[in-house]
Amino acid sequence: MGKIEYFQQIPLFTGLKVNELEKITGYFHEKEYKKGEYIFFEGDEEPGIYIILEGLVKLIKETTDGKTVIVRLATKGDVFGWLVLGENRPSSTYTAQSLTNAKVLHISNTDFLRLLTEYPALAVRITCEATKMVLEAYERLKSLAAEKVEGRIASILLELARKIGKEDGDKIVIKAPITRQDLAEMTGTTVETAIRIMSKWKKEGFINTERNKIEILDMDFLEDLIS
Amino acid sequence: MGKIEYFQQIPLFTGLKVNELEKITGYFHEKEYKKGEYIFFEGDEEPGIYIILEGLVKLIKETTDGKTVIVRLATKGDVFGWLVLGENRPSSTYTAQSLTNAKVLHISNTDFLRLLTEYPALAVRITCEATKMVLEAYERLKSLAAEKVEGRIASILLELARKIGKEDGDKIVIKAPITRQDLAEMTGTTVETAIRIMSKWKKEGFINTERNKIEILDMDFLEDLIS
DNA sequence: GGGAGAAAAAATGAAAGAATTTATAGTAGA
DNA sequence: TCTACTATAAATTCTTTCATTTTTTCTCCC
Repeated sequence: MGKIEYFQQIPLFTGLKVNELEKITGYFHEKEYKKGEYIFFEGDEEPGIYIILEGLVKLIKETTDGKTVIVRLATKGDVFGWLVLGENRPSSTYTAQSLTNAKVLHISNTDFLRLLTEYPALAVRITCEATKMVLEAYERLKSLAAEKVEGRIASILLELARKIGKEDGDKIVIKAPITRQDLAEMTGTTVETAIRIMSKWKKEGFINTERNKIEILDMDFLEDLIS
Repeated sequence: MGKIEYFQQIPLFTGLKVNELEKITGYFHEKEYKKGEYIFFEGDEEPGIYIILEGLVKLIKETTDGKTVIVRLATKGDVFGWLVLGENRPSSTYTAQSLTNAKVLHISNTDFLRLLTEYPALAVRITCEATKMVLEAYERLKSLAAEKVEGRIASILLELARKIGKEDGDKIVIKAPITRQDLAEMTGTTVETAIRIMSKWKKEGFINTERNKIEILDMDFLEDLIS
């Protein structure tokens, strides 16, 4: 597949003209990361901007006492990295770690800023992406603030289903190496609690779990758990 | 003060040239809201975009079982409203309610989209604003996920201090009608718990509270509470 | 302008409930 | 085999829930 066709499939670049895309592509560099590898760290200066072509990346923040919080799970087509442009906030406020082997496009902050002013359509698109991130974060805030652990885990499972789930008959298959630890770090609880809830639901037949896979057998059950 | 000078003070418009500003101002309309008044509701279609000139606005989400969560507190210079442009997400995902009497600038979605493509500098600025919202939301996510109630309330007090606090000798004065209920809705706890913690801290001399005012007497104490 | 009554906000205690902590053990990939 | 992940249980801690009281603010009326 040509580079242009490749780029056209990325949400951030929809609406851009082919001749614009041709000029833009040169600024991006493809990079690959192994499962578990870190892409950049909280505090890194100017990590640049990343677009996921393939794979799953978790964006995490750590507290001073060593707790880890996953603030976002970025998947194919998603944008992450340092987006505060023209601000004196020089360093990343989160760490990016690949959850699977991953392929990404990378661009430096300065190059991206240059593109932004040159291609207004791109600026509109990135605004749109940023807004989606805000609304998604607000949804998570609501879940964390208003729901008990079961509701929060149900929320996250449904979010995962929406983002990376594949329908297979009656069930939705989430094929990704997401551990109970990850679920706990997304929902603000402990591994033990995440394990207890997941295994209870498995026993009760609402979900099924295997290595690197979570199947949702009863969506309605999960939806009803959310207040 | 002329309209142009007025606009130049708004963060969203910094970096725009005077002749650009002159053209832009016409698209914005000034509106005023009384304390407690709703600006728009979750589900409203195309509420447009608002910039706060004066006052404090809370952005809230409600759960199906009636709980309210304050996802953001917007203050002077902040932008809020429907920002997903060119997307098929036609309605607001949160409610905006003024916490004080407020003065805002308003622009319709379509007008704003027009401005964006016409003035790339504005697009860069709005991207920047959106990113700040994301990072702020992630900070809150971390707090909600990793900290106990005391730490969460401490976090919010420090956030308020940073946003709207005024130094007065050793203390920081937060002059705003923020109730314990509001604090609870920002930190995902109950009024009773918020009241208990605030009055305990008051007794212990770390904070002082009066009608429409919270004073932080010991920043270090609050900072130490945050993990 | 002041006072009465209503409404809203703050305060507090006891009991119940939810989730964490701590501990221990089994399982499956690498 | 070793490490990371999953599993389960009991005790403890934190927070909520429910019930009641006090304090403050608002508003209407004289």
